[in-house]
Amino acid sequence: MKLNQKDELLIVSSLRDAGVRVTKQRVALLYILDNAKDHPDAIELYKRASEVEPTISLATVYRTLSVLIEAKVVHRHSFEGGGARFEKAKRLHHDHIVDLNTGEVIEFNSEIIEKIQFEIAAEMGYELIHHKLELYCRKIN
Amino acid sequence: MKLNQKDELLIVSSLRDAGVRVTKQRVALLYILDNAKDHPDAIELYKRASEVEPTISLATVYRTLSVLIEAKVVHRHSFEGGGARFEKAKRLHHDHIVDLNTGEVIEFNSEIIEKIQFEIAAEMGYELIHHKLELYCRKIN
DNA sequence: TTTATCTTTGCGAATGATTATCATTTTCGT
DNA sequence: ACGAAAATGATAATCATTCGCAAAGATAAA
Repeated sequence: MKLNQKDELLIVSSLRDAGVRVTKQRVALLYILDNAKDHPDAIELYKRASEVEPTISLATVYRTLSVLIEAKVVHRHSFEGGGARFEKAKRLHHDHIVDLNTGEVIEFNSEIIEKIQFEIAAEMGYELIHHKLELYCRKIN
Repeated sequence: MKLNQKDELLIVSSLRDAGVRVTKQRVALLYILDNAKDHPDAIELYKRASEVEPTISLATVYRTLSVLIEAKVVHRHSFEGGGARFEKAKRLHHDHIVDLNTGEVIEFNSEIIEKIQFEIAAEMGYELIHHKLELYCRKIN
């Protein structure tokens, strides 16, 4: 597998914007994250990134994830019953429904809940920095 | 440290109600959980329970926690930046504010948010089984 | 209460995820 | 292209959690 020049340029400037050095391993990993439609764990990301850039190691996957999380480019999740899973941050915030039967993760967002959260935090004397809302559900029917 | 007979009876019947066998290790651990005002991790629970019942081992702490979580008597949390933390389930559900400076965890609950969550899940074709809402905040002032 | 069965326990080893070490290679401003 | 600083792969180390097993304990029936 190989990524085209247009994708590469986009990823490189994302890294630059995030204020981190550009390496081929980081490009590969961020490319994989950017194109993932699911919420993979570190090993899965390692496998997928290895297809693009075989020189990447698992240690670098973890290190790069930390760097990108620090730069707010990536989010880490700890859904129930498994290890950490990752996704590229998107323009607008969203929360997650976790299907208890399949493990599938679906995104949603609610302006109203976001607003109430701010109010609750303020009432209790806190400034809300970020939050996590996870709905554990089963499909109806 | 030693627990009085009244406390002991209460804990024992909680365990019976939960449908699990009663052992002195389980009594000690549930007693500690019941009296904890914070959200301790497994090691901390092990330390505290050891004061009441020195024969308890860390393996049994983990095993008992699993049993009690299965029985819905205890909840497990994975707040950002640390291992699992535990608390005894209370009558009414609540969510958590995590103080990003101190790590302190404060409880709150919002009827409105709970209601909207149900609606969102339903809209997307899901039945809401349970949920987690974590607000990561900094104190104002 | 004695027995018989099934469960739980402590210990220590095993596992799985993540992080640290370190010598080497790479990035990037000059 | 040069050099300082940062990133990398390989592997060892760490940390939380689980497993395997022989011994001890809990429960229900007699």
